[in-house]
Amino acid sequence: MTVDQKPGTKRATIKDVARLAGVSPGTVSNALSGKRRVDEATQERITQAISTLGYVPNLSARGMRTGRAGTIAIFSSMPTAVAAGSSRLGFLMELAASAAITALDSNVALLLIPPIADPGAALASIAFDGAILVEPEAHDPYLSLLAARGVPTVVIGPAEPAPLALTLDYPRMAGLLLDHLIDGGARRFPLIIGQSARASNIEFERAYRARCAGLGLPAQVLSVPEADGEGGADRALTAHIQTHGAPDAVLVPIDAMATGVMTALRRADLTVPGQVRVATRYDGLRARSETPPLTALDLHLDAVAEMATRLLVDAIETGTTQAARPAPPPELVRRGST
Amino acid sequence: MTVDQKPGTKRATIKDVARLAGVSPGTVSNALSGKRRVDEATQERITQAISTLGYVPNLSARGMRTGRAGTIAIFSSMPTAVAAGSSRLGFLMELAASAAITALDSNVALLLIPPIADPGAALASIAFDGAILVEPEAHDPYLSLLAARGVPTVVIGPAEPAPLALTLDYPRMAGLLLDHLIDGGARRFPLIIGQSARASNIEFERAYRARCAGLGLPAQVLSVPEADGEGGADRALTAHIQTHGAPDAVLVPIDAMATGVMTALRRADLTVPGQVRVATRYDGLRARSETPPLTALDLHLDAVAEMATRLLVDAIETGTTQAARPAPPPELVRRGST
DNA sequence: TGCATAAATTAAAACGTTTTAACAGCGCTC
DNA sequence: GAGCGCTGTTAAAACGTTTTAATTTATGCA
Repeated sequence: MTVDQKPGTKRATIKDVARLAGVSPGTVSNALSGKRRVDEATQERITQAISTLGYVPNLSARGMRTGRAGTIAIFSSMPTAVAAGSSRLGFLMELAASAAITALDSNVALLLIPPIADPGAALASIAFDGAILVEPEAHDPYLSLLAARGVPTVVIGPAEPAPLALTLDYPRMAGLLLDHLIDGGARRFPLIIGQSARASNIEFERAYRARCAGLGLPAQVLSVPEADGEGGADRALTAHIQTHGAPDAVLVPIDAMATGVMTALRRADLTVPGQVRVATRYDGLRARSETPPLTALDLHLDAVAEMATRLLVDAIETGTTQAARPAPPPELVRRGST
Repeated sequence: MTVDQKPGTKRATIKDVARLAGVSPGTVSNALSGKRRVDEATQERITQAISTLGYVPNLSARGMRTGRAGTIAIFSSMPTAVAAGSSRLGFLMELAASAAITALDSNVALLLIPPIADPGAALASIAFDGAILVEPEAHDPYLSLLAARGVPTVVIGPAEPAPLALTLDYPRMAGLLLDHLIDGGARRFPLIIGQSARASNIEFERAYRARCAGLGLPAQVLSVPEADGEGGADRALTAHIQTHGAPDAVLVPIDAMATGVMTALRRADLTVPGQVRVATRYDGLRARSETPPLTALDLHLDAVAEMATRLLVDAIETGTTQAARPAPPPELVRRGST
């Protein structure tokens, strides 16, 4: 019978269990971990003792011996502005939910680390055996912090900056959305993108320019500081409309910026999808709760997170230091906005 | 200069730092924690040594000494079925995002624990100093597991079963939705609810019955096993319509079940909100991406999670064992479904 | 019966911190 | 010049495990 912890009482230790079972602490440890055989009868007395004492192993002590914290951490380096309001961290959270389930499957717990002002300071007081880093920038501060700390890190995003990666196919993402807009008749459509050196920004711009050049269309790239988020995109598009006139579509990969785009279009009295068609990348809360809902991509984030987590756990256990796997291919989700 | 961890090399310990700085380990510890004064010059040499060695404290060791893991955990006991698909754990994740930010503010990291098959086994290998438990049932297995473990636990939900709680005002939630439906003319509207002994189920049913009795309306309560989720609600409402005819509204607090309700109504060729009006409780992805979007409640989950987290951190630090705070009052969010 | 081998157990060391109690040095006061 | 209090530092103990090497007990075989 496991019993409630009395407030004043000290927790039972492995020694208490050993004493009660008439056995040495080492044997209790073995019984617990199953690392070495222990006699049937002894095993029985030990489990008995454990439950009468309500013994819970001290995991810090175990961790100190084994060198494992038993946790992995998931990080996003995206500024909070991009993820504020109701969709708060949607992209990260969707990954996190799936990663947490997968991790628990391997007896590892997931630490959720939202973007913070001073990553260095916070990291110093958090224990974890490995990290998942979501869409880092080219010279991402987290990446070097994690390297300095010496924990294996799986990047979800571009293959390039990290030895362990679950690679997202940015050209394909961009291709799907470009095809869809152009097939639907778009000829004058700006790309609104974040200003940081994130692969998603860079690759979308590259794909967009290549496609425009190929078709002889004008390439109109509005790059907005990510920290300005929704409002930044709103202002950028409003200014664009004033100088270039109304576009026939807008490609705006970052969902927070898509919200800003919709605001700008409403203000300019342009109807969606009648006069302007709009497409974004992440099919999250924002895309779906716009009116009309926005065409976006199904990135299969649950599968992505599961794969990344398995990759990481494997790297931690086996000491693998190099590995990259491709994410499942994205698919277009057609909605009212196109 | 912090330096990358060389793969083969052992991590530097506090002793290495001490030796390099010409000082004892105890002094390094004091310099690090600021618990005792250390001389200006010594301090300087120590920080110097730390950065040349790239020293990162071993947090398991620290934890063993201090008895703190430096983490708190957030749990939901809701079966996964209720939270499957795209809205995967939406309610929990919204709380988690805000809790993670608040926790990090106090130098504590948040462990995300999704519902799992064998909580007991998983819990045994996870270290945390306190827990947040979301809407437990009356005799929730997690609650007893956590009590047995002896960690302070803040319940988000009813005040009753736990000494530490952030209390949600279920009668008020139910009242807002009932008022809204009835004011809009609803007279024959079933309540579709989960079958478990969760406060949200019990209190909604109580409020609904009281209101119906007060107005002389028929009380029609369809209780569906939570694990059946979407499909369960669909079948329940379909059966109800066959025996009782079409309702003029449906109150369905659990969002997954609301999706099932919409499916059932579409199959029965009943228009929303024309013939039937629909309201749910949690204003998440499901509510918003229905067509039409569903009227729901703004529960101010970010504030709720922040308050719960502060309460918990405080309880851990001060040893408080009893405290309850009321959540901010919910507000109605009118949408197309009513 | 004796001996080698296997199986189960144990005692003790080790993991890397923090904390306690003791100590040295120094300037003050009486 | 003895005693006192303060400041900064240290040596050593303690935290609760796991693991290593040694030891005991049981088993099989000649």
